[in-house]
Amino acid sequence: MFALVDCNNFYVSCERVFNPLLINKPVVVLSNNDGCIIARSNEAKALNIPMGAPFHTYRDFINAHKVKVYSSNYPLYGDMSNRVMASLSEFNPNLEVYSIDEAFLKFDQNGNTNIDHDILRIKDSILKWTGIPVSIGIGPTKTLAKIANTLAKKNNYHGIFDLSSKIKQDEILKDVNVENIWGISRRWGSKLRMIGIGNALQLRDSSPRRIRQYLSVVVERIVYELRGVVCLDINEILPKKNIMCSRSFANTISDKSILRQSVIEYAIRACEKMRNQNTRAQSVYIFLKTNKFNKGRQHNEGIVLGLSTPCSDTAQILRLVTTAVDAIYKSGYLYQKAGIMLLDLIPATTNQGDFFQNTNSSASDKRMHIIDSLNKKFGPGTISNGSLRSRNNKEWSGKRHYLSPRYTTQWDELPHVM
DNA sequence: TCTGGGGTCCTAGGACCC
DNA sequence: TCTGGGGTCCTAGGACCC
Repeated sequence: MFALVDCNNFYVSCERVFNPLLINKPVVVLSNNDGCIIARSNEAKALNIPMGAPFHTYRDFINAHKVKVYSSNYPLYGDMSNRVMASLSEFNPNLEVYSIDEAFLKFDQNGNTNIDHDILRIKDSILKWTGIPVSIGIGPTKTLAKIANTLAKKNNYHGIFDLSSKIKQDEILKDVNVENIWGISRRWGSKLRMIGIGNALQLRDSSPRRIRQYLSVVVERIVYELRGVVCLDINEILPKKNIMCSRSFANTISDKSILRQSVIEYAIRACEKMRNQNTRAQSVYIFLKTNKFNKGRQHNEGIVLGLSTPCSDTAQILRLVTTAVDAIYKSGYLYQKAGIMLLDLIPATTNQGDFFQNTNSSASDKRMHIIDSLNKKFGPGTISNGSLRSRNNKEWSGKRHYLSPRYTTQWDELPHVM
């Protein structure tokens, strides 16, 4: 059996843990740069505020209904997520962290284990230990557990729904629209409707082979999963193959050196993430974009630069940033976003040498390790690269007008050091 | 005025190998 | 008229997810 544990309105719940006055009030959380509405409390959902709506189109409505607004606070949400996941793993180490607010658990059934009893205990403990309410769906496959989870969220089920019985599946699946099945979005949903498949029961009972020919092997697997045949197992957590860091700016930027500074900052962050999962990049992609919503002249360009040997050294990556920005920047454009992607990451332990030069990376590894540990211990940015200037007056950092404190990861109050 | 930021997997086609 | 039969690797593009 699989269980999908999903934190309810996760970002809103994180804010509520540290500000109980928000409980029972309509609350929304915005994306980076205060752009879109990406999390809503049940009260906000009841006001029909849609997911992903641009904030500015709802500002008046939100004021009129006294909806509380928060900028996204990823240090807080990330830390709370770690707490939830660590708590879950105490109950069942066989877990897959699927996203910041979701995890699959796999239960081996040996005779008389009572999953429902365990699940109730998990749900209550997570709330008690972390303050985060969760909903849990149970099913014989991940796809069915996902469907069970959406039912668990409905009021009359109190946060737990068990879809393991065949009878229940028959009864429930006919009321699940195809495009609400995990892995089927609007495009495939409308294609399925064109051949008379509108709900999960109809998809389950269709011919897997026909579905494969009509759409793809991905959807064929969903057919089997709906039948209770496991095609998608728990994935062990593998290192990311690509790591991206990019942001929209608060205001457009046309100055090359400021653009370069923004990419340098993103590159430093991306390199930290890369080393944190113990990998090295083989190439990098750097891009600049103008605002696609504006009528003005557009320039979107990116460049891939290869590294002669796999690299996890920030300084070396930063040299590529300068080269890349020089290559793709065009004066006279109002850039709105920039970013970097570290590509083809491989484990740091596989040490591919360069035939033509000495590539002993141990000195660099030691240096990076010391920098990372200092930043971990004393707070982000304690040690940074000299090429990153004006850390305090960042013309590019996005808007965050409604930011809550970093309740769980604040560094300012640490005992004096150095 | 304002419109997020990450990821994964699959397929088809081309280039290459013997 | 006929012009082999296997393979692998890489990339771009298109889907999907949260």
